[in-house]
Amino acid sequence: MKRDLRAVLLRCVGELVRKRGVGFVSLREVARRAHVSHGAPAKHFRNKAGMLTAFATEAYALLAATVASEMAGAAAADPREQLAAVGRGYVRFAVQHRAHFEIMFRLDWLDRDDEAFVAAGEAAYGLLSATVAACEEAGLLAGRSPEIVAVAAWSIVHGLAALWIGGRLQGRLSLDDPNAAAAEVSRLFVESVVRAKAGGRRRR
Amino acid sequence: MKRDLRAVLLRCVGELVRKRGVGFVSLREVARRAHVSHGAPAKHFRNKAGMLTAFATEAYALLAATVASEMAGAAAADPREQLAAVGRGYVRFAVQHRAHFEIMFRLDWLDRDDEAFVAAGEAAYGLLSATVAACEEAGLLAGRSPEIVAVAAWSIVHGLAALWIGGRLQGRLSLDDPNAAAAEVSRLFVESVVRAKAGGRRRR
DNA sequence: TGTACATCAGTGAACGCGCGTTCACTGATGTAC
DNA sequence: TGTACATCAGTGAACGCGCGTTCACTGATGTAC
Repeated sequence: MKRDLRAVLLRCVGELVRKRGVGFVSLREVARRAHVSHGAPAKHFRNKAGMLTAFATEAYALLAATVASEMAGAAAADPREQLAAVGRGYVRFAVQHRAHFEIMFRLDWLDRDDEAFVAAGEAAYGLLSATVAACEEAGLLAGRSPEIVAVAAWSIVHGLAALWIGGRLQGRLSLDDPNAAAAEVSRLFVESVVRAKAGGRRRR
Repeated sequence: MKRDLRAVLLRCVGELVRKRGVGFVSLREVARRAHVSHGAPAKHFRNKAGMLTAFATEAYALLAATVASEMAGAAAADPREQLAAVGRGYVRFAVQHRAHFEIMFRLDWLDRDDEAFVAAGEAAYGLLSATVAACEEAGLLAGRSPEIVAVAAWSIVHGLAALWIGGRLQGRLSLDDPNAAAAEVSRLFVESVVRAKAGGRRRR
């Protein structure tokens, strides 16, 4: 019995996506990379979808952790700073764990009804919606619906991450570092959309 | 000889993606759906990647056409309206031609160096960058780099379209119509980021 | 301490399947004279 | 108008491959007494 084979297999999924691409993930290839027989993964995950769903669930947990750590590093009392931190965290997660990011949105490969998976997704989304709600309570949304602001915020960082990872921004963005781009875009979004209160400080 | 088999095959690719999902596209399945022997597609496209690249090239042309038509319906002299139109057009394309949208960003399946493909991509991006440039010339960017504004604009509509198509906004967005959401988000973006000139009219 | 038994993670052979690609072919259409 | 030839889109058999899943098995570990 291998020690903690389940974790090893999930690690191999990630390596495979990163080094060879999302299309090379198969139960057999993952088993090969873990130096284990090709039947072994079925003992830990019911089947291929189960394995990928476990990976995607891990992804949501990583996303939530990354966002939370970015939020912890920003001024706790300032909802605008918190919202910008959510955006930076989202992109940082995507760049740092691109394999997870690539798998977690391939719903056609996953058991989308898996309980743990759904719960992890809701938990991650909760960080965003709570932050937007805090902005609203602070009267920073200029009357806009928190729902549309949350979707817009999610869209902008998701789009940035997806385009970056898809290699679509190469040559278009002079900033080499996607995290810098994310900080820039998040700041632009927050400063523009989430207006400082009248008379509030204005940066730059 | 079938009449215009090439076009028929590309249409079948789209149907297959829409009705069964992106994972069901194979040369053989496309041929089957076109009622043609499975060797036939190879006569028109070198191989599977060739077929998908042709489809993705068509996608960029459709994107450019949709964006252009949306721009034509907006006030030509107002760069802010033009930019909002680009956003609406982008999402309208994605929703209307979701099969194309889903394939065109799967770079790992495509001949990314294919000349026609690259050219079509550049042409489509040109519409966005020209519009942002017009905003800058009109002094509407408040000193922000046009590059970052273009990337942010692309990100927000790309993210919205991708999340919508991935089914991630179901239950999160009360607007059932993604085009309405796109209009809302584009307006939010343009009104916020691309400031009206001092003394300019303010909507709502 | 020793024996009998249960558990269960991992093995490896076997299955049937759909895939992409190749290739000799057929047969309709167009062209030269 | 008729004949000979070239072209080339589409056919269908064949190939080798990697895949997901199943299943009887083995053998190490833990438990009961």
